[in-house]
Amino acid sequence: MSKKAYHHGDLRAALIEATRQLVEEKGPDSFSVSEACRRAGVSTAAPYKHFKDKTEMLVATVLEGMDRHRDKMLAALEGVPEGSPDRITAIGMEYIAFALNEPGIFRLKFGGFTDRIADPRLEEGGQQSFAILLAEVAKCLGEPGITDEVRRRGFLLWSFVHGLSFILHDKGLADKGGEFDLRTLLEDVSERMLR
Amino acid sequence: MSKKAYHHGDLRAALIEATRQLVEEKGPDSFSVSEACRRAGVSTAAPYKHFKDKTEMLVATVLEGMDRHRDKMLAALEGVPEGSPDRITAIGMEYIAFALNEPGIFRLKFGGFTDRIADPRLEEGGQQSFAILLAEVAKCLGEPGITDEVRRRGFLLWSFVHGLSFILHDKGLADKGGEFDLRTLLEDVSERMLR
DNA sequence: TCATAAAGTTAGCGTCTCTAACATATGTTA
DNA sequence: TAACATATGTTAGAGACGCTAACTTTATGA
Repeated sequence: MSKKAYHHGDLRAALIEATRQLVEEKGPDSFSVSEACRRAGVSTAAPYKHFKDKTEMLVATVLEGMDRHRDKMLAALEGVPEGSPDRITAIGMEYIAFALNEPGIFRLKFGGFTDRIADPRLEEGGQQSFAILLAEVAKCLGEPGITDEVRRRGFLLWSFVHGLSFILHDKGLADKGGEFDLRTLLEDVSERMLR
Repeated sequence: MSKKAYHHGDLRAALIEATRQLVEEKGPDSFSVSEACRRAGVSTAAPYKHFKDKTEMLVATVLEGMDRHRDKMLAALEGVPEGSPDRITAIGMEYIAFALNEPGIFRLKFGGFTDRIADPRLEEGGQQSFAILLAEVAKCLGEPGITDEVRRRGFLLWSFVHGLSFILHDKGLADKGGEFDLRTLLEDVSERMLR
């Protein structure tokens, strides 16, 4: 790494990181490519050697976040006994933790920004996370595999945790949610849904 | 109304309607004030006599949508017997119907666009809708009023329906949800949550 | 009636996305 | 190693957008 190289080294990764930071700081809607360039120390035309357009830059950033998200959910399962409903709760807690810790990325992914993109990699990532949940639901229900009933229950659980994540973002509603203990809520719902 | 009046008549309402249409057509993120002006047939400076800035224009449009939303939820309750859990289902169905019929407005409200606005009218509108649900939950549970337990159950139900609405937006996931009958899902969840 | 306020207009600044044309580094191959 | 091709940067600029300032036209009411 020379002190002032013409070439950056790994501008693509640097831009993704700058994008991630800015999306958290300013919010997904007021993110600008120019500002990411300033932060990465390159001209405003540089990104277009790595990304087709602004949207593709955001998608790449979301994908990177989803990878981290999935890894964390898997890590949260370690040490929790197989077949225990606690594993469902652990996944839910991690899901919500990500939504609260990285609200910008979360909204970028699910808030409708990348709606009309239909990037297959985005959907694939979501399916992978959903599959982790379904596997646990199957074990808890004692089902042999991913049956219709497993998908149904998983879908219900996911809807709940997903909605809860969104609601907890909103300040005024976070107050409402703040009345309750998160883990207790999740355990309650898991128990009701898996019964 | 003269054929070519210098003054519009009710530009504010016309801009809100144009905004509503464009948000549905192009999505909340690619909405532009300029285009709304073109559609309303005025210059691009005209809106600033009625709205402080672009955000206030979007907030006004969201507020108008929330009013319609609340009216529809109340209308959905008519004819359904008091104290019946069907009333909970009816509210949920209407909530989801609005989310699916007006996805642009729904995402504008809940997707994080108006996040840092903290307009008290926005929060008030949300509270009013939530209160409708809570009243029904109280009756179903046979509770005397809005007790802690009522708020807790209502919060769970709302989280679920809210998350379901978001998930049903996503094409790839709508397929997943499409496996199931919506009303049956809602009845199932209501029953589990109110038990 | 006529001053004033309300509600339009045009002109223009600064910012943003993205493209075109050019410059510089890297790597492959004769 | 020389030379060419490719990858990755740059500057310049077009066109859209948000918003403001200054001006014009209509409506209001003392």
